[in-house]
Amino acid sequence: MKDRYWLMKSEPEVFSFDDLMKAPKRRTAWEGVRNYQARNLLRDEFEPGQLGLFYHSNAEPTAAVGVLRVVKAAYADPYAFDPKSDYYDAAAKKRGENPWVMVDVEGVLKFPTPVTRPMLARDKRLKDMMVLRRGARLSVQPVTEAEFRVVCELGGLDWEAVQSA
DNA sequence: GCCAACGTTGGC
DNA sequence: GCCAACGTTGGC
Repeated sequence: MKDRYWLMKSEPEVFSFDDLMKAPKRRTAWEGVRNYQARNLLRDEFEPGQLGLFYHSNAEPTAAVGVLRVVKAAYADPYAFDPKSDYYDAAAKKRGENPWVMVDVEGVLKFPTPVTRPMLARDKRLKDMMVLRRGARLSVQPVTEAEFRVVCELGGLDWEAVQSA
């Protein structure tokens, strides 16, 4: 497995970290990514075993709230072809080709302290973090190992605990 | 609720 | 292929 770390955004009104922890086996499919850059990351870079930050966007507070793990590599996102879904892609269906993929993730640990956006922004070690850049709308983002460790620390989880979870 | 940033669409 | 218009994201 390639050692990579991710940040995955979700609006808690739609799907929160607690929802993930309550799901059967703490697992869910990460459906609905409809951006090609994010799609490429899911399809080409995501591997089972990799860890990520679960980030609440459009939220009060906006924060990294827990750690997740990729448990299944990318496969076709069936919601793209489902007219009843919010993530329906009529044009793709018409073409008969589904460009969209999803991965499965599982909840690992919730941060004892949610790492709010101001906390992230205040920490010098995170100054290059993509999510902090203006207009960084990508819903699936790469995070460096150093950044990932810092966020875990700020959230009150030590590295050992995350590693062994 | 506002609006800046970004991605996509579509007219030419 | 350019680029203006539009829709969406998401912080504030």
